[in-house]
Amino acid sequence: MPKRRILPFIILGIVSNRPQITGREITAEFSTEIGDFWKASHSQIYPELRRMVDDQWLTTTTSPQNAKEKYYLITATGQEILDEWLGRAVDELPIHQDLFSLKLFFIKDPFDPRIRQLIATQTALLQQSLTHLRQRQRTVFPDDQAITRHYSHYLILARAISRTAGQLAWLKNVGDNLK
Amino acid sequence: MPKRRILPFIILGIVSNRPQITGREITAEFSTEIGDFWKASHSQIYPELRRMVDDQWLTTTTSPQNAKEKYYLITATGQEILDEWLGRAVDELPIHQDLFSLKLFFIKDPFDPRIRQLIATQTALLQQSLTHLRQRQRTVFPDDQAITRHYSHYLILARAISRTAGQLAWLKNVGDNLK
DNA sequence: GACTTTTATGTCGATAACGACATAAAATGG
DNA sequence: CCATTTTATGTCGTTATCGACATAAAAGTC
Repeated sequence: MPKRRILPFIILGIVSNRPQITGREITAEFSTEIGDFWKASHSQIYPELRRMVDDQWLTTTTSPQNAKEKYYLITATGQEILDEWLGRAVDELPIHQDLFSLKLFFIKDPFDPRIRQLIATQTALLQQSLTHLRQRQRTVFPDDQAITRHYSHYLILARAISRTAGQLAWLKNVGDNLK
Repeated sequence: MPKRRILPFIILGIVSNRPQITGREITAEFSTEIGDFWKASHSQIYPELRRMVDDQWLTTTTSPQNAKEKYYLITATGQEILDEWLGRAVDELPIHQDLFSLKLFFIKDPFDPRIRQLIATQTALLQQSLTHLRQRQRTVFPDDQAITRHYSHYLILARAISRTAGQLAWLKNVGDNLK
């Protein structure tokens, strides 16, 4: 059996929270909200949507204004499946496919200049990511009311920020020690 | 084009550091040292080893004691390719395929009991992982000399510990707030 | 020394992933 | 209003992944 299927459940979650969403908008979610936790391209999403309609997890209607746009809605069956999935315990930690650590691991000489280069690049990437995350936090949660209304979303965004900031601080510490 | 190929480079790194390693031992590395940063099963590794021998990245010899065991060595070509790969900049952060965050994200009600259940499970997993990592740190780096000899390895292990501890602290904080 | 279990390697089938390519409707622009 | 560009959806080919199955040598057992 191949890897466990996750994508259809994520799509269920997206459609459940935003009825009448289009395929294009679902794809866009993976570049913004969901993007920090999962990636998917439109060439995965469109065939998946088709399968999910076939399986009666979703229904679809065509836009009256735009003949090629399709709106998706979750069915009762789909909602059941989503609820069951959300309630199922997560039984393993995510595997970090971390090229940075991997390359560091293979460079045995502590004075190899490539170490400092790797750290510099990684620091830049993390800094960029942190800026982006903080920007989003300001945009999505401008006040306490917004936090209360989407508390879970707030939690995971705060967690991502905390994690990224932690890694940055740690990298800085290492970089300073190498000087 | 499908996803970028990483596995052969990891294998190059492993064989480079441990000449005369067997396929079984390479597989074992993914359950211990490398396991925190990459996963691969033997059914990926053996065909890959074959390809790499065909491509002259590795050479292989058969054990005199055990007819079915094969020893692998990196070739000059393989070493060049490995060095080039190690020097190449990592241009993107790892995507965290994080089911925990994903499920949280889809549960909008802050009082949904599944939130606390998710947090409890995640805490247990992280705690288990942290214990394991600290155990490894004690085993692999019993003294400063060991740290100096494999400084990079020490770095990434320390980083994993720091990250895991950070996430745990953060989860505990959230859990306390929900009470 | 025949039998069973374990070890090390190898193979296969189903499907996930993803970039490249394709298409037709809608929007744009002169 | 015709030509061009953009948008939204869809398709395809190649490769990655991984559990299940297979096999033959080695080790263990009585």
